[in-house]
Amino acid sequence: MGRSSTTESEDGVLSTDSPLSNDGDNFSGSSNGGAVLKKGPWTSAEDAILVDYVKKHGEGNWNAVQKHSGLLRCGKSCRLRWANHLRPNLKKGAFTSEEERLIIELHAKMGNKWARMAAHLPGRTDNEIKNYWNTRIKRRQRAGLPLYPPDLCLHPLPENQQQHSSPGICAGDKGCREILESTGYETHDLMFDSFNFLPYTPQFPDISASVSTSNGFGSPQFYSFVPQTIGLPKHVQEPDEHMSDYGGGTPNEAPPFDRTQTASCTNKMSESFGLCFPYVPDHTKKLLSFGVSQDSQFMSNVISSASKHSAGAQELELPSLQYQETGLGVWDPAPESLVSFVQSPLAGPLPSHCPSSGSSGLLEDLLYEAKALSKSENQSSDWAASSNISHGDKTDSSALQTYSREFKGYLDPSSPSGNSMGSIFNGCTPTGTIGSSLEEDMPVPHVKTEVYDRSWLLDGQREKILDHFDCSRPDAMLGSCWFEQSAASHSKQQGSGTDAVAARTELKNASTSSSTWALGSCSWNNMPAVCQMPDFP
DNA sequence: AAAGCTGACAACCGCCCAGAT
DNA sequence: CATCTGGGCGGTTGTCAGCTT
Repeated sequence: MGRSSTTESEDGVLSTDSPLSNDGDNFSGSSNGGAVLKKGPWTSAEDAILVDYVKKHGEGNWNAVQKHSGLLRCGKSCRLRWANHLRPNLKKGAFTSEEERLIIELHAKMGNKWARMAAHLPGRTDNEIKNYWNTRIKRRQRAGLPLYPPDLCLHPLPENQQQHSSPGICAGDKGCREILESTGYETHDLMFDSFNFLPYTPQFPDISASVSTSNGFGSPQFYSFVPQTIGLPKHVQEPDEHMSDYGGGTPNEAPPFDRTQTASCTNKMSESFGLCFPYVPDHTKKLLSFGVSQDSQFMSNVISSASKHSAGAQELELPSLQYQETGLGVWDPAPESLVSFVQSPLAGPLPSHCPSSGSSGLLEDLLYEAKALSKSENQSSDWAASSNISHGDKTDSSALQTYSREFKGYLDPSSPSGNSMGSIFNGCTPTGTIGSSLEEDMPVPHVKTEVYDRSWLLDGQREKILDHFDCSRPDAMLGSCWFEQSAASHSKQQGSGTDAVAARTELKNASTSSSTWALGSCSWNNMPAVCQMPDFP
């Protein structure tokens, strides 16, 4: 952008220094009815021919271009050339700041739907946006910045992109806003808010699948958790299809997923999150070292449950502050506290505070993240208060209640979804063989899930669930650890907080304001090996 | 100052999918 | 149902500019 391409001498369209005589350079293409179709850069002469053709015949029927104009280009090449370079009203040059922000917002909502994003950016092409985005990803990855700005506001999209009518929490009512503010869960709510109107469904099921079958939750790729859309095959991106399939389909049949694709998707997704980690291509090894055999009940539960229901999928979402909405409408490239939080798991070597035999990098990362969260909460003035949720005058209680109902459904073992969720939970209980490495055992996405789920809960529901929190369970320890991060870490630091029960009590008391509540609640459900962690740093 | 290196950008190709016929 | 066509997207490649040596 902002750079004139010399790859195509005709970039300026119809410059006179690129005669058709250049055509001979690129006749490496396929033949079409005896004529060899040219590939490679377009010349200005070719452009002129194409422009002339379109003027006469209009767009479409691109395969006829060659016949009618003698242009030795395939129809698709003509279409792309026209769409990306020759059609009028194309906006050339660098993206404006407004466009950049819009792209970020759109990507947060749509994922890699470049064409649809382009529809929101007049004069811009999908390819241009894609290139911009990919460049941005690389740049941000290098800079160690989160992919999405913390102040990103996921406004509901107009038109048919709102597949669900539920308004976003951005426009929520005051009551829920207060709850959310009190719980500090703005970002997660934002995530779900976006999900609610997203034209696609975050690919939780397949993420789960891919995680379970290819990378392992603890593989470095997952340190950054996963974004919702990147690189996933279309068949797993379509929300309706899968929501219905998983929710109303044959309950015992895990939907198919393309493991080869999801494997690559996993990496892409990880990469796309703007967090740096080494690429570990050996997915299979990760998978098999998950801690249980690949065909174990646990694994099948994880896979099938996560694949069947968005609830499972939600587990895979990022407990992200990257969706923070400040309401200022400005993407601060480096809000220090936020950046530190988002990147904390990756920012550097993580001290191993957890003596659990099964504990390794990922757990520590998670703990570190929770710790960082606690820190960040102190450092940042008040994300919740400045968040998307709170900056609006009102929060949509109906939407929140919907979430809550849905979540209750997931928790209800008698409900289909509850059963699914239960299977996930059960599958993650410490009954399974604990793997040798938590990095590989830890279903990170599960943590995410409940972060979001938690955000759905109203106070009463939260308490109810909290009451189910069995501190006698070894994994409850972890939960309390999570709690502790924001609610009782201080006591720990003061040398009085090693007692898990005490910590839990303290955490429970503080849970209404603890932003790590969800982490705690999810922990006992989803962190089998983690549960063995006797103490918390 | 020149050569080499690296990042950013532009553009194309191939695969895949959905809709139309 | 098969084929065709247009379209979407990921991946790759080529080029340039800036920086380093």
